[in-house]
Amino acid sequence: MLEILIVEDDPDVREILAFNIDNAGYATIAVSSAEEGLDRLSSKTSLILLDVMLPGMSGYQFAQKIRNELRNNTPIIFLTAKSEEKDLLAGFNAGGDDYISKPFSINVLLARLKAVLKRYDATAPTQDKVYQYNDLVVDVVQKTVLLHGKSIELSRKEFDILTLLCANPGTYFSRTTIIAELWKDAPYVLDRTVDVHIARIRAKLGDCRDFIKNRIGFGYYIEKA
Amino acid sequence: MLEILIVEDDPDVREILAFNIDNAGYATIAVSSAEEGLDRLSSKTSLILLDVMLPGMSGYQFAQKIRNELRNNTPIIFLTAKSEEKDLLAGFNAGGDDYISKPFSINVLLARLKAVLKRYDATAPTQDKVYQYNDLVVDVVQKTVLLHGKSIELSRKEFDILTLLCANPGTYFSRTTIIAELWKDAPYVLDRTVDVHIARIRAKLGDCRDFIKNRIGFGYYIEKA
DNA sequence: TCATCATTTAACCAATTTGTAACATCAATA
DNA sequence: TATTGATGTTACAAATTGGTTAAATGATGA
Repeated sequence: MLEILIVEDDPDVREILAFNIDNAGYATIAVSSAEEGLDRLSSKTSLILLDVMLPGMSGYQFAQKIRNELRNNTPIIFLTAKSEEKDLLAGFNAGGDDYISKPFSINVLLARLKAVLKRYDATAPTQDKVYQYNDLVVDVVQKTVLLHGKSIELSRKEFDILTLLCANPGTYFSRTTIIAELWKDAPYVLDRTVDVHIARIRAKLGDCRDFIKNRIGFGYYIEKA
Repeated sequence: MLEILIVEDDPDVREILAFNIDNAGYATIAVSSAEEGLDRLSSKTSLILLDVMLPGMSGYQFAQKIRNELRNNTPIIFLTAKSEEKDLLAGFNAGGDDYISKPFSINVLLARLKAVLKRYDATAPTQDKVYQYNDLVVDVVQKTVLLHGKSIELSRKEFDILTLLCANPGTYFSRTTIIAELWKDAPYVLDRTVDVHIARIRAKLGDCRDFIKNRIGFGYYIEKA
């Protein structure tokens, strides 16, 4: 059964959504904040219904986070109260996303939901979000790294680098490429900075340090499954 | 050569962009309005640099139009003056798009441009570039060479030379040409350096050493399929 | 503010790759 | 076949790359 994650702070709206979507034959997880949404996001999530106006982390920030950091491609339907945002959002349908302005009828929402799921299913090859190597498990969605069943703590940059490599197994990443992808605001740091981060990740990976490989002259990479 | 379409109404900014991007080795088409941009958009356009604040049709509307109506997937880098819009835009990177806030340094822009083009190229319908000769397989994308099913390790230069020859079977490559193509940063090495690399590649190719042929006075080449 | 952690730079070493030179071989042809 | 220039091979030197550690810088939160 397809699982829909609902992120909406208004309890009334949230309940109506959950009830109706549930009724339509989907599994639902309804949360009230983006932070909670990140927690409940999993590889089973088929679609996210996302309110753009949320306390704390906004819906946009949430979307940014899962697209950029988690490299998660789960389609999103934005719920927006402002009709002016229509233009803005509509420009980005490419990724399979959609928007819908409040107030909306449940039937319209369900129709839209069905359409997005269909489109997504047809196009996107579901990419794995969990990577394994020996007794190492990298869960890009949950943002956890388990070594021999025990969680290990990576810093932000460390996690970003590991995620980038994991999301593209078998692809070589030169230091320059890694910097261009991950240091968007400051792409002028020295190449060697990457090495140091890699070294620290490897140290934390312990006996699984070979998870991150390097081919001299080509770059860092992770073996294809 | 990759063609970049620049849509920016400020003539100063437009000229600076065009000049620098041109200098960086791209072909540029610079226009001052979205309408004009639509006119100049072609199948040759590799990337669009798009100001979001435009007179007439806004950058967003432009993006919407080419995504939805024209079903055009050319990656877009949005130029935005408002840093608040950063979050908003960043949520939609899925399609290969990116954003950059003014003011920005040209170097940052160029780095980002390069990254987007690369990412886009990587996601594009990967027609595997694989060359075969007897029991030898050269995979230009994965950067691997299989001899009798077993992987052999080529160094970077070795692989680059082999790829150059593979990509143009039947064409003779003089030492000078090979150096001009592959030693972009240091095109002053001796001709004979190429010979040594060829010798080393051949040694690794074992009984398939004849894959790389030489016609005396013409250069190295690989037989046409 | 200080203390702490993350990030970046710098410096050193080892391993590998790359470039050069010298010598050996081959192919064309006088 | 002898000569000559182009190509193939080998050994060594130079340059580059990658791994590591320590110190400097920057960010964050009590």
